[in-house]
Amino acid sequence: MALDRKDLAILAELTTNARASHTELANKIGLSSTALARRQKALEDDGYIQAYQAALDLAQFGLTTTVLVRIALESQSDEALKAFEAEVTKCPSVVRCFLMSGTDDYILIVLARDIQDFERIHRTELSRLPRVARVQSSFALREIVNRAVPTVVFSETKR
Amino acid sequence: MALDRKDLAILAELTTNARASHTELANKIGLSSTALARRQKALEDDGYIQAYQAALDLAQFGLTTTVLVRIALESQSDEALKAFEAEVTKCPSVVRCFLMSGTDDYILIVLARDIQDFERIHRTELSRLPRVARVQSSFALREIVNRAVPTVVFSETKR
DNA sequence: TCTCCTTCGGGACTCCGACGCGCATCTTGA
DNA sequence: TCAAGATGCGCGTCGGAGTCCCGAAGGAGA
Repeated sequence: MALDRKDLAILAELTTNARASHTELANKIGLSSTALARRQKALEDDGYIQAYQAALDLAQFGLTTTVLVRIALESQSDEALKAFEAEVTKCPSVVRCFLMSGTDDYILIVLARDIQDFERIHRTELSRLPRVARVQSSFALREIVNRAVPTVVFSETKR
Repeated sequence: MALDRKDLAILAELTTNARASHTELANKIGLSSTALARRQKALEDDGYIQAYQAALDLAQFGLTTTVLVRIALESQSDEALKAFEAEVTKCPSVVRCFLMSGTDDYILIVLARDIQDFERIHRTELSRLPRVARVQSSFALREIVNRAVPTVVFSETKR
């Protein structure tokens, strides 16, 4: 299935206003509400839209500190990876975890209230992860870009 | 303002179903639709809920490759930082960018279709960034955790 | 202990708009 | 040129959202 620019406009708008009504969206895009409803349903059915979710302001919860954590394991055996991954999924402060190529095995993104809080997380969550050989943390001083969707998705000029 | 566990339940649910109606949510939480509407509006007004947004399945758009890019600048002068940041914001394939402590100045998360596509991005987007001294890329082989909100937010037991 | 007051929840009601359907029309692509 | 698919309009139904009011619970003060 190919998306034309109206589909992309719908996606772009829903990325901002997930609760927009059909009529509201239709006016912005330049379609009737009927046509828009059909397109939106198709986008959902075809899996382009995974879910509609509320974006929370994490700063309101005091989570203002982002930490990048590099982790190397003692062993790269399948069993070690599985054990590590099963546990890291349970860490409540971890929001992203990637298995990486290169020297570092895993990279985690951790959210903390402040540096002291990260010390607690390091102690209670990270240091308890199995098979870890080395943990190296870097603090984010500022966030310059934070997008859920790269803008390149909306700029593909088809039709 | 303090949130009780019903507020957290509302937030947790809206994080999954941003389009749930008041009655639908009220039934899940165990509230009347009136009480729920009041709470939800308060959460929006107080800024806990920033927006409602559609989550796109980026794999459907062919963006299956995540790359972590470390960038060091030639100089850490205020002018160099500003110039770099102004340009990196325009890069359409960059979804995250952090100013970091430590040896690396910036860390970027870039989404690409595949490795060949990343080569193109490297050439057309990254290498054109100003004042860059060194670029180092690591590929994510697999994504183990990807959460918009750390689970710790919903587990704070108050009231 | 009693009472007042504030706060929160719940029920009933109304109104408005969203949603979905059918059909005629138009556009697009083969 | 023709056919298939997409569009737009009109319509009716349904459900959501918002308002008002009342009652219950909890806290403060005398």
